Parts: sequence; C-alpha cells; structure tokens
Amino acid sequence: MIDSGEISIRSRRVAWRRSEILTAAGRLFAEKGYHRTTTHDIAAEAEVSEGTIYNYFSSKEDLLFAIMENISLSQNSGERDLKAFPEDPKAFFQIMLDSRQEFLKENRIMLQAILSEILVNPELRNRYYQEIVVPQIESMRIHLEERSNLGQIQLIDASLVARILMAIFSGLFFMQVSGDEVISTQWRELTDQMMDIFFDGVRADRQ
Amino acid sequence: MIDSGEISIRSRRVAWRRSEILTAAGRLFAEKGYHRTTTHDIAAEAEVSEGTIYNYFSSKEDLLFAIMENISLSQNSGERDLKAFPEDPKAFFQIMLDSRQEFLKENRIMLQAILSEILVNPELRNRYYQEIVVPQIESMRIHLEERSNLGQIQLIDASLVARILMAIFSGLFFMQVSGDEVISTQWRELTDQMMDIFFDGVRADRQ
Amino acid sequence: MIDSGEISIRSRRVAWRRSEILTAAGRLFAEKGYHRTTTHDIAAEAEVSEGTIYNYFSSKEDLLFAIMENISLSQNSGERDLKAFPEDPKAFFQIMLDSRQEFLKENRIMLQAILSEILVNPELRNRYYQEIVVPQIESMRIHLEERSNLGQIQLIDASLVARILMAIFSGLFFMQVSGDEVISTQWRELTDQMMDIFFDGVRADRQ
Amino acid sequence: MIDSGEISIRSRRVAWRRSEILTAAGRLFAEKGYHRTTTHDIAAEAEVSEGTIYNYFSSKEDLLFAIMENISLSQNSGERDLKAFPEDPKAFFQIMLDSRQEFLKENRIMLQAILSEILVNPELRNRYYQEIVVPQIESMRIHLEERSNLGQIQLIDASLVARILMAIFSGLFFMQVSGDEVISTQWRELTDQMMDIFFDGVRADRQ
DNA sequence: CATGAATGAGAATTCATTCAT
DNA sequence: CATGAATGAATTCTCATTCAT
Repeated sequence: MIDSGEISIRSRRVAWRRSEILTAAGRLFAEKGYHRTTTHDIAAEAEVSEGTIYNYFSSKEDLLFAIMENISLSQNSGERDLKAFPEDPKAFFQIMLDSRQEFLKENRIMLQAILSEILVNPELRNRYYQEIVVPQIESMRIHLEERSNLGQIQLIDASLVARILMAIFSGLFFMQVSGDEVISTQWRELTDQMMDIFFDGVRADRQ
Repeated sequence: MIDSGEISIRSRRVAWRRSEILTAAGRLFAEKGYHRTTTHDIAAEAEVSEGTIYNYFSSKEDLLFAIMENISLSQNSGERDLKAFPEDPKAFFQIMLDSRQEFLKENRIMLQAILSEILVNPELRNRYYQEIVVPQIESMRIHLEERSNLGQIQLIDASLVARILMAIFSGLFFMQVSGDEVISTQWRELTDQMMDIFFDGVRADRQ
Repeated sequence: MIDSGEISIRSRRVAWRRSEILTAAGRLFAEKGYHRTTTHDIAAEAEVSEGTIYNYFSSKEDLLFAIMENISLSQNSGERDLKAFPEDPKAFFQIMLDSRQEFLKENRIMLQAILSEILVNPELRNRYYQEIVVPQIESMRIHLEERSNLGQIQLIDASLVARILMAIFSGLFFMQVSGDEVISTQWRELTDQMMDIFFDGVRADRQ
Repeated sequence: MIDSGEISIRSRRVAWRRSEILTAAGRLFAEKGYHRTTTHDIAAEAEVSEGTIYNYFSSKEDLLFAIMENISLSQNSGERDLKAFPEDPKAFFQIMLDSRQEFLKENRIMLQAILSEILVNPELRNRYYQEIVVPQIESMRIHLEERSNLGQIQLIDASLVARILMAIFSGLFFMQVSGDEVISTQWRELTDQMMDIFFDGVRADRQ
C-alpha cells in the first residue's frame, strides 16, 4: 500500500516533469525554432538541469517526436466533437472551420514548432503525413460522401475535394503564421464568404 | 579591348560562381534543411573552397536571403505571363493554377529550402510575407475585382477571396511537400473540380 | 552536512579550475602574446578541454580582463604593506622601489601578457589606466605631500612628481622586459644612485 | 639614357608605393594593433590591391620589421641634432627632453604600432633593444660622462644613470599612450621640476 | 532521480598568401 | 608590376550528451 502510494506519487511527479519539459521545449521551438533552441535553454525554461532532460527523453530530437505525438493526440480528441454536429451542411462546415481554427490557435505553438522541421526532416514528415494529414483527409472524405449520399451536396471525387478543403485549412494556417493578420481579424467574414463560394460559387450569371 | 575582354570574362565567371554556390546551397537546404547543411557541404557541392563562399556571401544566412530574392524575382517574372490571358474567367483561373503549379514545381527546391526557415526566422518570414505573399494577394485581388467589374463573377470582398485562393495555393504546395502524391498525379481532375466548385458551388439543389 | 560538503568540494574545484585556466592563459599570453595563443593552447596548458574554458570565461578576451583584475587586486594588496614604513624619507623610497620591483618580478608574466594588449586595445587600456595607473599616481601623490608637509622634502607640484616617479617605475619595467639585464643585476646600485639623485641631485658645484 | 630615365621614374614610383603601403600599415597597426589589422585593410588604406603588398613586402610581419627600421633611422637622424647643443647642462637636458618628446609625438603612430608587438615578439624585441635602446643608452652614457669630465655634474656610474634617464623617457611615453593627458598638457612644468630634481634633488634641508 | 561540470566533435568564419590573368 | 579571386588551414566558440557525485 505504502509502496503503491509512493509509486503513484512518484509516477505522477514523473509525468508532470515530463510534460513540464515538453511544454518548455515546445514553447522555445515555436519561438526560435528547433535548431536555435539549446538543451540549455530548455533546461532553464523547464527549471530543471540539463541532465534531467535526458532522464525523460533520449535525445533532443526525441522531444520533437514527443511533441508530434501530443499534437496527434489532441488532434484526434478534437476531431470527436465534430461527430455531434449534423444536418444543415453549411452550418456543419462553418462549425468545422471554427473548430479547426480553434485547434490551430490552441496548438499554434506546438504546430509551428514542428512544421518547420517537418519540411526538412523526412522521418518527422512521414509521421506527420501518416498520423495527421491522412486521417484528416480520410475523415473529411467520409463526411463529404455522407453529405453527398444524403443529397445535400454534389461532388465527383470526394477524395479530391477533401484534399482541397485540407489545402485551404493548412494554407490559412500557414498564412497566419507567416504574418497575415487579416485572416484572423476577419475570420467570420472570411469563412462566410468561403462557404458561400463553396456552396454557390462565384458565377455571376447564376439565377 | 583587352581590358574590357578580361573584365567581361572575369565578371562572367564571378556571376557564374555566385549562382553555382547559390544553387548548391539551395539544393542542400531543400534536401536536409538549412541547419543540417554545413558550409563545408555547400563548398563541396559547389566545388569551391569554404573560403570562396564568403567572397560571394557574407554569411550562411545571407545565402538564405539570396535564395529568397531569387524566388521573389522568378515569381515576378512568372507573374508577367498571366497578364496576357483574358476573357473566359474559368479558363483564366485554370491557366493561373497551372502556371503556379509549374512555378512551384520548378522552384520546389528553393521554396522548400526556405519555407522551413520562414517559420522560425522572423526576419526571413517578414521578407517572405512582404515580398512574396503581399504582392501575390494584391495582384490576385486586382484580377478578381476586374473580373467582378466586368460582371463575370460576383464577390463581396475581393481581398478576402484573394486570401482564400492564396491559402489554397500554399496549402496545395505544403501538402505536396509533406508527401501527398495524389495532388500532383491527379492535378487535372483536382483543378477541374476546384474550378467547378469555385464557380458553381457544391450545392445539390441548384438548377 | 552531506549537501554542504558536496557543495563545498564542488565549488572549491570550480574555483581551482578557474584559476588553473587563468594561470595557463597568463603564462601563454606572456610567452607568445595574446593573439598568438589559441584557445587550444590554453586548454592544453590547463589540461582541460577547450569547451571547459567557456564554462568559466565567456570569451578569450574575457581571460584578458580577468588577468587584469588579478593584477589590480594583487597590486592593491601589495600597496597595503607600504603604509607601515615611515620616518626616513630616503629609506621609505628605497623600500617602495624594492617592493614594486618585487611585485613586478612576481607578476611579470601577467603584466607582460597584458601590457602588449593595453597598447592596442582601448577598452583594456582604459581599464588599466583607471584601475592601476590612476590609483598609483594618487597614492604616490599623497605620500609625497605628506613628506612635504613634514618638511622632509620640498616640491612644487606633487602630482607631477608622482608622475615622474611612476614613469620611472614603468620605464624600468619596460626596459627589463625589452631585454635589459643590467637593471635587475645591478638593482641595488641603480636604486642607490637614483635615490641620491632624487634627494641631492647631480649638480657638481653643490657644497 | 631613355632607359635610365624610365628606371628612375619607375624606381621612384616603386619607392613611393612602398612607403605608401608602409604608412598605411603603420597607421592601422597603431590604431588597432598588428593582429587586428588585416592585409585587406592595409590594401584598402594604401589604395592598392592585396596582391600588390606582396610585391613590396614578403609578408605581413615584414611590414613590422620595415616599420622598425624606419623608426631606427629617424631616431638616429634625430639624434644628430643633439650634438650641436653644448654648455649649460640644465639647458642641454631640457632641450634633449623636448627633442625626444617631439620625436615621440611625430612617431607616436609607428612607435605604438610596434611597441605592442615588441613585448611579445622575441625577434622584434631583440632588434628593438639592439637597434634603439642600446644606442640610446650608449649615447646618453657618453654625454653624461662628458659632462662629468667637464665637472658639470657628478655621478658614480654613468651607465646606470643613463638607464634611469631612459627609463624616464620610455615611462613618460608609455604613460601618455596609456591615456595620461597631464604629461603632455603640463609638459613644461613637468620637465622644469624634473630638471630641478635631477640637478638639485628634493631634499628639504639643503642650503 | 537530479545535478551541472566536463567533454570534444564540429560549426561558421577569417585571413595571409598565392597565382592566373 | 597590378590585380583580386581562390584557397584552406587555423581559430573561436557552441552544444548535445555523458557521468561522477
């Protein structure tokens, strides 16, 4: 009993330390990039010694992978919410957009931290594509097909449309990270118009 | 005569060396990222000595900025082609998409090389946003407004729609770089559907 | 107990390492000059790795400043001895000369190490002038004025005479460093005559 | 005839270029020290190409030796003036002091440039001692002995007194270079008092 | 587990010198 | 002789990682 109690306390402390370090690393990676962040910086930010980092992570790169895993997990948990919102397709997409923007806002730090590395680290890139991008495309495709089957929308290849939507999401994120402030300040108008176009197009001679 | 001949030969060699080094750097940056590429690597790839690099660029980071400038320039020269294509709006956007995809394909190396750094290097990010993103959004907005004035399309805020289109472009690029192969292999179908949606929307109950 | 013991051992080792590195640097700087001494040399001489140097000093130049501080400190501690010797002015100056020659002999390495840099490093030069030269002139001036007030010597401007004496000291040191061996081998005779001249002058037709 | 004319012009240009480079080097060495001055700097200051420097000097260090030779020469030419001033010993030393201060002022750049290196470059130091210090001590000693033989002054060991005087000269120079401004601004008063002391001493109870 | 001093393998950058033109 | 591009060895400094305490 005493033992298990101690173990529990200890393991809780261990888990806490681990996440403390991870958060510190993510914060710094996002701020100045993976390569410009030193283990010394991380130790200072997490208020532990450099040696301690290596009791929880096998290497600096391991921190990146752990961050990725974190994102992957919260991504999936965020995804669940969507299952609940049905009926009006336009409203549905609006909510989906908002939910995703919300997610990006909450995880901006972590995402920005690893996006940079994804582009140049093949291992990480592959994990990202398999664990994040593919599931999202797939889940989007299924949604689209359901809507299509319900006769709410018409589309030829759901897989391609899913990719278009994904492109919009990542593109919007990337532009925000690059410094565009219009997107977030005029988010409501932007998504409204996007939905209008998505459902009705921009054609002028439309009845 | 002799003099101008010598000068010409020398300055041509100088220009050639510079671009040789820049290409080598871009190639390596794209391959393994800016930070994992050493000046030693670049020198070897460009078949010059390390010291020579510093006769042409003041620092390793300066190479990044030079690459950015290169992109910015070829971006603008690519842009000129578009001015020529008028009339049918759908055809116009198709051509624009193709032209951009072409550009991305040709400059993928260089773009991938700096995109990664853009996310974590504020100076570079700002230059990218100001020199590449802003002009593109602006030129897109103007196109859209012209079309709108001609009564070919209807839109509420051209500036927002321009951003949506830009988001699609960068998103498509980002996904391709991340490993998605569907986008490039099914490029024709994808853009066709995208244009259909953009002009007519996905609404099922449309006449 | 254990803790404080560990800390004490560790901090003692740290202090020792620091001075070990500093001594090694001083030795080499004196031997072949600041610029011809590499951090590699210093590490070898101090029997540590190059990296370790940077755990104790922020840069190679910082080693110079630390050496300067060392001199400044031992200079001041040497100065205290002088307060004790009163009465006969000639004896007093003799002792002062000896004490200073002693100091120079003991700190020759360190002094020679930085004298060279003082001439070309404005920052260091300023520190040297403010921390070493000015206090010495000042303390000398005060001595001279006391003696003058006691009626033991007569002088017009103590501040100028202090400078003359300082010039003699540094000049004697400089000449010794430059290779003159007569000064140190005939030190006793030299100071005797110097004192004779200082008190009675060289005029022949003196009674 | 034509040939010798050309040669003469050429050799004059050669000599001019050489001294141009030497002056530029001296200026820069004095300003920021030998090691902090690059051949690139010197070339720019002398308005020639880096390669040209090596047509006149075999190495960067050779420039130092050439500067030393320059000083040595102007030192000796300066010395000649002194031969002319006889009679009153006090006036003689005054003039000597002034003449030397004048020399230091004129050659400060060059002197400061190499003094720093003298302290850490054994080869240079030896040349300096043999070519500058020894002749000066010697010439001083001879003067002193002549005066002594004339019964104008009384001294025990002229060689030691010569060294004391030399120490004063170099000490005064060193202090000026170190930042002391009192010496040069109050030069007249300082030398007056120094001469008073040198001839009559500071003893108070003197008749 | 926690610490942080020590490590040493690089990394970017500099610079005196050479040499083809 | 003049040039200045090219060189590459040398140098300072960094930093992820280890390990004795």
